[in-house]
Amino acid sequence: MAEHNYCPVHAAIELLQEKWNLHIIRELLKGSSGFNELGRAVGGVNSNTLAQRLEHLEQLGLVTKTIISTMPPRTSYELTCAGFELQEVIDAIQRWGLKHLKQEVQV
Amino acid sequence: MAEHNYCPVHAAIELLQEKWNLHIIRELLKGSSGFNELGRAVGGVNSNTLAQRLEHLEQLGLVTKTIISTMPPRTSYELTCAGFELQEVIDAIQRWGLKHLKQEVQV
DNA sequence: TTATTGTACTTTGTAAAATAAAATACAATA
DNA sequence: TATTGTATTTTATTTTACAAAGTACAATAA
Repeated sequence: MAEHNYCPVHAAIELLQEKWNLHIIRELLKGSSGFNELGRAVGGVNSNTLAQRLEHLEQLGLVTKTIISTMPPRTSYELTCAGFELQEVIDAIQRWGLKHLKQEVQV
Repeated sequence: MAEHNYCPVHAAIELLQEKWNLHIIRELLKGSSGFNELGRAVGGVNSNTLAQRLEHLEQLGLVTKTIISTMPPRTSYELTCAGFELQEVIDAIQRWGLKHLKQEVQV
């Protein structure tokens, strides 16, 4: 079922389980950001990986990239409407995390 | 902030972004399952990976493993209360996916 | 004036993670 | 009696993520 027919829920999970995507989205929900700034906010992402994830999120229509100036380089990444609507997913994760991952059990 | 102080939301994201976890949880929300059965339901997971993820989910208290018989081997995996409460996260993902990933844009 | 810092990436080589395929040791079923 | 199914584990290979350094300049600090 999952592989044969196309399933939007399956596709959404595929997207959200891609490493760093949820962290990136969570940060961008707080406001637009430059590349390095975003990397620092997310914490621990590799430049290569971050660049690739942002490109993917952009082509899926969740993120918009705006080049403010070429030299010195300055870029802005921000969520699209579709991206912003992931706030509800993050909220659900937040509620669950606050309830079930308070201290002790380290992931 | 994310690395220095412990953050339950960050920890929850770490957990949910681990490859296959969301798929596994989504399947187990439909009911308990054996190892191979679960693997087939999830679709495409490797045995090694599935075993490792289940062990991780178990030690985090999201999944319970019950050995029904050693030989022939028969095991049952099911969600704990904490695990079942991820239904809300899956629901949020489902709503978002149905709205924003209808056809066309393949992940 | 000059040195330093910061920006957005890309390149290159390495380490970690996921994968496929096969093996195990038996019972139940055909 | 041969086949199928169970829950994993082993081994070797592929894919993914990583760290470190490099680029080409402007704005800022010394």
